[in-house]
Amino acid sequence: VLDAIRSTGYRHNALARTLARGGSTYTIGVALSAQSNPYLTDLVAPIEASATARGSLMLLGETHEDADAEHRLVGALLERRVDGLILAPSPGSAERTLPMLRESGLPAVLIDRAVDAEHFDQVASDNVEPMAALVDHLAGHGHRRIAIVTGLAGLSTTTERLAGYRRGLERNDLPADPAYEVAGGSEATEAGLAMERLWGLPERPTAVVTGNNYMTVGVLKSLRQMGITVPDDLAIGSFDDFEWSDLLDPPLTAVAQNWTTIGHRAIELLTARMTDPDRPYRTERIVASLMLRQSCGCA
Amino acid sequence: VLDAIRSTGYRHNALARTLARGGSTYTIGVALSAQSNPYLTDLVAPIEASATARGSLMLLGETHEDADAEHRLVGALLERRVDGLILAPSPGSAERTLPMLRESGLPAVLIDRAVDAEHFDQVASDNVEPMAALVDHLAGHGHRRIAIVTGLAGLSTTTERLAGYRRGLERNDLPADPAYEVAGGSEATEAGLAMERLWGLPERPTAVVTGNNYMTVGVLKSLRQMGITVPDDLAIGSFDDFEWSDLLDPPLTAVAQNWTTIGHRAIELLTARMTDPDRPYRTERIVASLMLRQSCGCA
DNA sequence: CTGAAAGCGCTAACAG
DNA sequence: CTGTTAGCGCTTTCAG
Repeated sequence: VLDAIRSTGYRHNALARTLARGGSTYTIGVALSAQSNPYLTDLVAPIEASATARGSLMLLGETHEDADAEHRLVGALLERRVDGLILAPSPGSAERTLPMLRESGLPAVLIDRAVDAEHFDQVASDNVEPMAALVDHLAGHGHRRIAIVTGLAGLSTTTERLAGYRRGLERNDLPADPAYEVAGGSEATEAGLAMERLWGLPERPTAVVTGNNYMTVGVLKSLRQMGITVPDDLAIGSFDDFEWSDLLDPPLTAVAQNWTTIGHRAIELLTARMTDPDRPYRTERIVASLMLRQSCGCA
Repeated sequence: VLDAIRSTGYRHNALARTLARGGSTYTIGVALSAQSNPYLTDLVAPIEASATARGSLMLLGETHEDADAEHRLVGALLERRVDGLILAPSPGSAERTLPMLRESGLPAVLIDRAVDAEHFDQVASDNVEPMAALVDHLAGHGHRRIAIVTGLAGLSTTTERLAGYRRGLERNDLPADPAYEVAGGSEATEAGLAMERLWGLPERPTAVVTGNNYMTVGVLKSLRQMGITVPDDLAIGSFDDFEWSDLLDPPLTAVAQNWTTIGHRAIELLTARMTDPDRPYRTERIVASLMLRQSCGCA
C-alpha cells in the first residue's frame, strides 16, 4: 500500500480534507502594503512563527494602500476560507472592507493603523507620545523653531504623529506655526521637496521631525544636496528607525517602532479571538522607543 | 435571490470550486528565509504583482535555512495544491526537498542559490564576476593586500563569491593568501570577530570585501569600535547594497543585486513552465551592479 | 434553456 | 474493528 503511495506520487489533498471536515484551512491571511512597510520581515516573523506552531501557513496579499485592491484581496482571502486575518487597513478601509469583514465573522485583527476600536481587535504603535517626546528632546537642545514633515493625509498614523508634534510644542510653550507643518506625502521625493520649502522659509526652522522613514530618507538626501549640515545647520529627528541608523552620517536620532512586538501581539489577539469569538474587542498600543543618537545634536 | 445572498452572508467557496473543477487554486507558493533576505520586499513585489494579475495569491512560508523545515513547508504547499512554487533552497535542499519537488511535478523555480540546473529553472545573481570586479576596483586603488570575509560554507553564493574574489586577485597578479580568507558565518557578529582577526594579522590587509550585507554591518561596526578609519586605514567593498548606502559614513561601495529583476524573472520562468511543463530548464544569472561610492577610497 | 444528478478527494458516521 | 456510504460546496454533464 505504502509502495503504491510512493509510486503513484500520492499527496494528501488538503482542500478536500477541509471541505469534508468543514473545519479550518490552517491558513491565516495577512493583508498589508509591503511597499509602505519596510519592516515587513520583523512584523511577519512572529506571525509566521506562530502560524508554523499551529501548522498553518500565511496567505499573503498586497493592499497597495488602495481601498479597492484591499477589498478584492480580503474578498479573495474570505473565499479561500482563511482561519483568521491580519490586516493593515488602507485609507478608505472603513467604507467597504471593514464592514464586509465584520459581516463575514472572520476573526481579524487590524495592525499599524487603529481605525475601528468598536468592532475589531487592533494593535498599533503609540504615535502621539513618542513624537511628543522627540519634540521635547529637540526643545531640550534649545530649539524653538521645530518643523514637521507630515505623511499622507487621512492616515491615522499621520494624524496621530502630527498630534504628538503639536502636543510636544505646546508643552514646551512653543507656538504652533502652520508654515512649519509641511506635507511629505509619506514618501521620499515629496518629503525632499517639502524640506526645500521649509528651508526657503523667511524664518527657517532649526530642527525638523519627519513622519516616517521614507520621508526621513528624502529629507536627509535633500539636506545633503543643499549642503546643509546636520545637526549644526538643522537638527533632525525621525519617526521610524533604520536597522543601520548608527552607521548613518550623522547617526540618526529616531523613534523606533517595535514591529516584532506588534506582530507578536497581533497574532496573540488573533488566536484569542479564534478560540473565543465573543470576547470584548481590544486595541493595544505598543510603545515606541526614542533612540537618541547624534542627528538631534546630542554629542 | 441576490437579497438572500446578502442576508445569508454567502461567500463563494474557492476550495470547493477547485475540488470540483480539478483545476488550479490560483495560489502560488513562495518558500524562502525572510530572515536571511532583507530584500524580501523587492523580491516579492514582482511576484505578487504577477500573481495579482492572474488573480492569484501568495502562500508564503519560511524555510528557516533548514532542510527539515523546508521539507515540511514544501510538503504543506504541495498538499495545498499551489499552482507553482518559488523556492530559495536552504543548505541541504538537494537531499530531500528537491527530489520530492521533482517527483511532484509541480512547476517550480529556484531563486538566489543555483543548485540544480538539470531539473529546475533557476534565477540567481551572477556572484563571481561582480565580486571579481570589486577586487579589480580595489586593486585599481593600489591595494595589494585584499582580504575577504566569507559566508556560510556550503552555500552556493559563498562559494561563488569566494571564487570571484580569487579570480579578481589572480587577474591582478595578486597572491592568494589563505590567511586573508576568513569565515564570517553570513552574519554580523561573527563577521565582526572575523574582521578583528584580520586586523590582528602581522601583515594587515589594506582592503577588505565582505560576502553579504549582514557581514558588512558587522565589519563596519567592529571597525568603528576599533577606531579604524574607512577608507584611509582600510578600504571596504561590500557584496550586497543597502537602500541607504549613500547616507552611511562613508558612503558604501557595494555590489547591488538586482532583486526586483530576480523576482521578475522567477515569476516569468514559473508561468512559462506552468503553461509548458516540458520546456527545457533554464538557469538565468542576473547581473549585479557595482555601486562606486567612497568606502573603497574613491573621492 | 432550465433542472436534476454525478462526482471532485476527502472524512465521519454508519453497518456488518 | 474493517468496510461501506453519505456528504462537504461546488461544477459539469446530461436529461427534460
